[in-house]
Formats: sequence, C-alpha cells, structure tokens
Amino acid sequence: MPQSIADPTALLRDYGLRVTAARLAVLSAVASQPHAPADEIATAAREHLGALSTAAVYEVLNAFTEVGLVRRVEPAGSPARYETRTADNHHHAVCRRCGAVRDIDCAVGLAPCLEPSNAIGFVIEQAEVTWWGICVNCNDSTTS
Amino acid sequence: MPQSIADPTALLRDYGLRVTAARLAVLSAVASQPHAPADEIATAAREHLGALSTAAVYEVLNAFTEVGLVRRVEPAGSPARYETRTADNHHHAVCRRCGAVRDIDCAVGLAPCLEPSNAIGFVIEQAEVTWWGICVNCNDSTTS
DNA sequence: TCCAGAACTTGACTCATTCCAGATCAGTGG
DNA sequence: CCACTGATCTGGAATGAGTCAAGTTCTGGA
Repeated sequence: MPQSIADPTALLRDYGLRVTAARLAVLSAVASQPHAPADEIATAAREHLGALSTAAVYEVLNAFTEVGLVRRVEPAGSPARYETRTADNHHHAVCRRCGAVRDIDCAVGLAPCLEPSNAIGFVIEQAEVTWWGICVNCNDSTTS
Repeated sequence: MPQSIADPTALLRDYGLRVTAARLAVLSAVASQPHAPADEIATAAREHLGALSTAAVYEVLNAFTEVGLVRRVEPAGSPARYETRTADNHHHAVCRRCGAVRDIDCAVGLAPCLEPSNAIGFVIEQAEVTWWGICVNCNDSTTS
C-alpha cells in the first residue's frame, strides 16, 4: 500500500507548487501512509524535518488538495484523511469499528448506476461512494 | 418537503424513548426542516419551547439517531444534518456552493453496482452515495 | 546577489460537539 | 394519586479539528 514518489521535487513543480522542505516531507508522508489524518501526517513529516508547525501541515495539505496533488477523504465521524491516489475517482470502504479506510476501485462498466434518477436541477459533477462495514482486523478479533 | 408527524408522542414511545417537551420539539423541528444542521434545529425547537440548551439538542439528536428515529447525514465540510426519512436507504446530492442537501432515491434495479469489486475482507453493511454538484439556486444565480 | 512574494511559526481563536455535576422531570410501583 | 428512581435537561467548561493574523524566513526569478 505505501508508495514512494520517484521525483518529489519535480512533482511539486509540475503542479505549480514551490519546493520546500515542509512540502517534501508532507508529500512523502501522505504517499507512504495513505488515508492518514493530518496529525499522523504531521508526526511523520516531523520525523524527517525535526520541527514543523501544525498550521503549516494544514496549509500544505490544503495547497496540495487545491491543485489536485492529493485528495481529501472525509468519512463521517472521523477527521479528514489524505491520499496521493488522485488519477482515478476510486471509492472507499470505511470500518465502523476502527475507522480504517481501504481503497475500492470504481466498478467499471457499472458507472450508469451512479447517475441519480431524480436529481432535478442539480448539476452533478462527481459521485462519491462510501461503503461502511467491518474490516478484516476488527472482524478477526470479534470472531476469535 | 417539510413533513409533519401524525402522533409524535406515540412515535417516541414506539422507539422506546421517553416523551419530553424537548424531544417533541426537536422531533417536529427535524421533520419540518429535513437536512437542517443542529443549530437550526435548536433554533426551531426553541421557538416552540422558549428555551432549550444546546447540549440537550445534541443529546436528543444522538438518542434519536441511535434508535433509528432520525438519520444523521454528514457531508464533508459541513456540520451534521438530520432527517426523519429513515425507512429507505436513500442517498443525497450536496451543493458544492451553498451546502444544500437534496434527497435522491436509491436507484432501484441497479443495486449490484454498489457491491464493491474488491472489498477483500471487508464485511460491507451499507453503501452510501453522495453526489456533488451545483444546486438549482446556485446555478441560476451564476447563469443570470 | 537581491528582492518580492510565497511559505512557515507562533499563538490566539472559531466552530461543532461532548463532558460534567447538579437540578428537574417522566413513568413505574405502590 | 404520590413517591421514587433513573433518565433527561441546564449551565458552563472542555475538547478536537481546523483557521486566522502578524511577523519572520525562505524560494525562485531578475
């Protein structure tokens, strides 16, 4: 699951962003821990940098989100989470017990079902699907 | 859209809840303004009661949600909203500009698409679909 | 190398929501 | 109909996530 980025500096430039130590650290943190909330990203980034203010982490994450470098996921009842997988509009499964988030590929060929039947007047830009359930770990610990 | 409830007292009892002035007021507020956030519900409820603490509103809404009398909807970037339509697992369209929420009937007959293709290990209990777009009002004010 | 403006730090602040301790009320048993 | 018990409500403080503002530092183009 954890990914690393070949050339983070070039990637930031591609997206029209300035290259700073903070941004590189946050980017690699998001890439290596997909779906981590801001505080975990901050912790991971600080391990590389020594120090980094919380406000800066939010500022960086917002900048990344705005240009589409990362995607923000906000499951109900949980702080925002971030991921670098932005190329496709994939979806998420969220564990009701532990909050874990797992990527779910968009069911190709079934897209039509995501056109709402009665969205009178609404101009739909994106369909977002969230599956709620119990993840493997939580299920195991229950069963055993 | 606004609904009224025939016998609110009986309804509360059906769900095993005590009947209090606060609960009746909150229940009718939620029924009459679907998708309203807690503060609007509080305001509406206070119009009937004169006074009602914010904590009580949350307490009541949580109790209602727990037994399934109301459903909590939490679109990203917006405070929680509440609705009394709980019989079906319908979905929502959310306006990116003004945050308005509109009910969308579950696309019957197309349910299969809501079975994730690769939910390895996850025990799925519910699929939640959110459509993001621009509502009629916001679209009109842009166009004109 | 210099400079303007972008990015970062610090600290205060907002907003939605919860927690706590004490007062009050609903509903059951008598 | 009354008393009692525990659920519910009040008021106020507290929490967690995230934003804002002012000042300092750093990036990248000239």
